[in-house]
Amino acid sequence: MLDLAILGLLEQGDLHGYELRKRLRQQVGLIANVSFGSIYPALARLEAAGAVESVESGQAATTNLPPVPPTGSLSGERAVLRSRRYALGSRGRRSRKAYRITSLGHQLFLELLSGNGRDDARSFGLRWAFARHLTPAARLALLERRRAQLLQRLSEMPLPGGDERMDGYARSVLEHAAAGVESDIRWLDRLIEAERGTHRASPRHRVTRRQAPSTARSSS
Amino acid sequence: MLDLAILGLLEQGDLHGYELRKRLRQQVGLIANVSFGSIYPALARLEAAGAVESVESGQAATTNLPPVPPTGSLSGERAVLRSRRYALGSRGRRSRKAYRITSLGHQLFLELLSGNGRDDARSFGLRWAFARHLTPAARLALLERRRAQLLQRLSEMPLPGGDERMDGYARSVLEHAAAGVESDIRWLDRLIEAERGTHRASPRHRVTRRQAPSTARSSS
DNA sequence: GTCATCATGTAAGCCGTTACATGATTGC
DNA sequence: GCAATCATGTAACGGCTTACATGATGAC
Repeated sequence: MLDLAILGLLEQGDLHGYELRKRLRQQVGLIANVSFGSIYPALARLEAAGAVESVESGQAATTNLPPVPPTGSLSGERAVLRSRRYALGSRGRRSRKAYRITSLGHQLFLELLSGNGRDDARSFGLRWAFARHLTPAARLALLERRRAQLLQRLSEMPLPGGDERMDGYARSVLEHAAAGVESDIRWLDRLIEAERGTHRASPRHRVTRRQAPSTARSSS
Repeated sequence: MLDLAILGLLEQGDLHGYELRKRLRQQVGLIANVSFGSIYPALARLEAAGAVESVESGQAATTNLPPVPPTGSLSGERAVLRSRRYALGSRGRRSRKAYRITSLGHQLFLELLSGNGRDDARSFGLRWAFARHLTPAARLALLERRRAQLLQRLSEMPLPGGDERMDGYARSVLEHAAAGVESDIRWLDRLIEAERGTHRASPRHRVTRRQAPSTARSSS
């Protein structure tokens, strides 16, 4: 899941770990608060797998610099070298390794995006956030897969009235949970409709409309 | 979190692991699908900690049975012993260890219920499902603590319009997530109102009235 | 000169999962 | 006799967190 998010962000430009985390909270609400303890190992793993490669951050113009002339002052020379190291991009501040996605990484990204990973709310949300990278057909498939799962889940949820041992508190939790799932399904329905709308511009002999009206189970 | 759920269910009667799992899915929707690989170790841990003790399931009337008379048929005797073992509760079927909550366990339960554990949606939902074990004041505190957290979270969520790099897909995820949090807050508000309502009915020096109303929320 | 921010990383632990191993009971 | 259900457990792994270690830069 983190991998998907990282690759997705790297799709829009090279980033180093620290910045990556900021983007994660600014752009991908679902994943906010991932810790560095997750990000850096993830980047290392992705690099080892060949999905990303580390690049010199900044503009990387380490080349063509005159050698430091010996001045007799050791500390002076050290200062020059140091300022140089920071001034040009080669490695700003403290190392600061930026990563670039490779074509293999792009491939992996697309797999994670439409493949069969976990599917909880976060995974779906994350995928949908990057949905622009999918074909219209894949987008619809994603939405409908998710919808089917939620419908399934809803049908498996215990009914608030089903068990005598439950009191009002336990029931209210179940009701609210069910209401949440129903709300998610309605959201998906709106997204599906919207997708079909932009799709229909190029019609399809308007077939496959496989599914039902809206809510299937009108609460209790 | 699992510990809380287990102790909560054991509060209403002794159970063995297998049955515990069924109850978990029937009564506690949030925790549905916990695997045995979690439940049994959890029970063992709780037993080691003295929070639960294993009891003979069934009515445990192993006593006062006449010794098996020697019939000369070994297999016959074995059959008698076996049927005995199954017939009376001592250990039905295959071992089947039932667990009973201890007073120490009860104490632990109350701590987990109002103490500072994790607080995500599941933890809160679980706690609220067992809210009848709390005093009215503790219930209100729980609700208000949760409300404050959600409000905080809402304020920290990225605005869908905040970042130029986001497209419609990313935005729709953020919007839906925010709407979900808002919906949760409204739910809490209704619960708070309901709690205050029943509170006010019995003024407040006749205190300890720990018991629940019935539904605490009239569906949506 | 010290504090906030930027920046990278490691180690330990939590809380769960899946997969595996075992075996009895009931019903067809 | 065979499958489904009841029942208990272990082992390995997954994915994330917290806490720790380290260090540079800029601002006050």
